[in-house]
Amino acid sequence: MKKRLSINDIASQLNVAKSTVSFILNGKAKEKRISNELTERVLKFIEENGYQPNQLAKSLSTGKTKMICLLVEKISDYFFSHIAYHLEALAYKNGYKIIYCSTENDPEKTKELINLLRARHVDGYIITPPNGIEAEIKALVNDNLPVVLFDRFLPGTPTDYVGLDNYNGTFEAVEFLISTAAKKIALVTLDSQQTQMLERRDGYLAALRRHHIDPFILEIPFENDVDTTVSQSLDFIKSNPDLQAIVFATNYLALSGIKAITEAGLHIPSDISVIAFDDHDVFKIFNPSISAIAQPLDEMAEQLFKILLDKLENKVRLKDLHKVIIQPDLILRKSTKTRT
Amino acid sequence: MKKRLSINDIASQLNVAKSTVSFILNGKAKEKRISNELTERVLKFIEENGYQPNQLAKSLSTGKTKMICLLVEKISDYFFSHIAYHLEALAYKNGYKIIYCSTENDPEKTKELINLLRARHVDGYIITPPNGIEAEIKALVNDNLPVVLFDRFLPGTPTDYVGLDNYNGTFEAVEFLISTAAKKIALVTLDSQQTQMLERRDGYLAALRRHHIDPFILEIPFENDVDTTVSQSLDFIKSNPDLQAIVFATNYLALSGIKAITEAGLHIPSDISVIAFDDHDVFKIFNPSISAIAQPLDEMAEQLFKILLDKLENKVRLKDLHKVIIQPDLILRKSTKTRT
DNA sequence: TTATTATTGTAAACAGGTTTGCAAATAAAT
DNA sequence: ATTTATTTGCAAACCTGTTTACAATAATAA
Repeated sequence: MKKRLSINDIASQLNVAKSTVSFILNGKAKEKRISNELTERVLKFIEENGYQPNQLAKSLSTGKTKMICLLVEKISDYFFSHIAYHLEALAYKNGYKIIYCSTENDPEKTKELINLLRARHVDGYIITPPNGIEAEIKALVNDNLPVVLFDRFLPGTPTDYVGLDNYNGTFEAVEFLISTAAKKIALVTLDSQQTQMLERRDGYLAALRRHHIDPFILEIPFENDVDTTVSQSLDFIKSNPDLQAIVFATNYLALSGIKAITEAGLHIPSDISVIAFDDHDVFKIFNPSISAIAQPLDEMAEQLFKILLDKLENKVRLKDLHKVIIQPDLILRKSTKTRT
Repeated sequence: MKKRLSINDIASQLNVAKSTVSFILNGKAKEKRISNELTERVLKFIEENGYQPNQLAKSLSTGKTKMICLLVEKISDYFFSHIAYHLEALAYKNGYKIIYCSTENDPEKTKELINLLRARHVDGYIITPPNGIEAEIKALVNDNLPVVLFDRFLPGTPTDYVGLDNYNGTFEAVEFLISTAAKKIALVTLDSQQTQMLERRDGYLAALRRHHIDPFILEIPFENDVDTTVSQSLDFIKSNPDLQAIVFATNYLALSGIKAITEAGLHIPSDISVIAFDDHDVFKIFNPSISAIAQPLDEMAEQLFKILLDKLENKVRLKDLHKVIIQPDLILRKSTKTRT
């Protein structure tokens, strides 16, 4: 209950100016030509009495909070929570703390969150942007605040960006399926206009086009609950009984889709092959195990953090934009099988 | 790039004292008997010029940061990321932001994190404590900082607490299995001394004892990777060929265990029944779907937040400790079946 | 007219750090 | 002995709010 020691307390107890204490604490004793003797005395006192500077005061005067925010669609999603995990490890090593917020993909909520975070003077922003917040992102960039978008970007709004080569992900997955002699290959995706979803669709279409195969696309509404998604997937499967393979554009679509496939009485992979975009722990466990287009989560987090940190520490000019496109890993498991 | 408006700017531009502006902004105009005319003038100016108070300065002077920290074992875990999601929704509604940190169950790291968070003056703490940080928790409580533990507690360290009735969870699961005529029922758990794990074990043991049935327990080392867990589970299953049911003490143990069961060539539920502690999205999707002892995530988050908020807003005395024990839901799916 | 009371708003201290510019004391140079 | 240079450290301003204690003016009462 006793108050924490402040720099003023130290100064007055040692009969020294607080500026002197501040210099010593920040390793500027030499530079400011404080005698070794005094430096020792102050350090010893601090050691004995356990001083920890008040970060708030520090932040107020330096303008740096050593906090970054992580604004994702939904923190409980597999992908985002794992990115969050890796980011935090990096932040920890570098003295940063992370505030997370879920945008729910709602531009209005996201705008408000950005404003609240600005009021708190977070040092940097890592964001999976919903469409419709272009102006706010531009404002951040304009005010020289480091912003890295990831997973998807905002066309026409240049920023730092880390993302997967989504196009290549579905392209190669489909190429693989075709190589297993599949001819009728569907894509189950979201009715989303976000870039990552469009890229995944484009990769799928391009691979089919290359082989003169017709596409079959099911678009699931973004707001669906699981049961609705399952039943829509089931309808789709039933009305396309000759489907030989399905590529799912997200891992949760795959989970619902697999349930639908099972309910349709079909067997994976003998009746139908399955590849999911975005790996998931349980894909290994499933019987049969599920092939996936994996996003290297740790690499993404590392790139994200590096880009941000370089700007936070002025190793790089704010105006220089960095875009990192990461190649996916096509992980083939038992849900895809050469058909004869 | 232009600096944000500060209360000083407003005051000088309107030729008014900053204290006056502060009173008006905080709705104390009446109380401080500022004339309606001046109040209007200031509010109009702010409306037009878009002022947002600097939270850092506010925090420094009020001592309140409107930040709470969420210290969990690992933010990417299904259980924790979902709790995080629900907590954030509540925090958002109440003007709080959440900093998350993963303890990795390492007491030393946790101690350091607590110190860092104290330096940042977070208003409240929500923690899943590793054993070994009793002193730090006591120090927090002693310094009148609101702390709510959850998922597990520290015996001998009284605090607010929200947890599941773990004992009852496994007890009822085992009772159910016995009612399906299972006689040889194993528990696969972690080699952990944390309270939630001990309670789950105790519930299992008590139910068996009540029916004079012998226990079979497999303890998986906490640090195991997935493959090792699968292979240890497989060994266990093979060396107990007459097992009729397994209760898994966590959902990840269940996932590995199910893989092991499959690899052993056994069929769920005809050969062996399965119940997992802690539900998981994919349990519905699995074929067969997996029965689970579900923790009501939203209810836990709500209780956690309520207890914390009541203290943050002084609706309740800091010294009065609140313990909430939530009843689990035994969700029976296809992985458990009456045997004949 | 003088004293009292309302009315309205302000100055200054405070929270706890950082940083700039200068002062005092001592040593060296002339 | 006086000037100059060097060493060492401090006072004060600043960051941006909140809050306490009081001041100035106008209105009312005696």
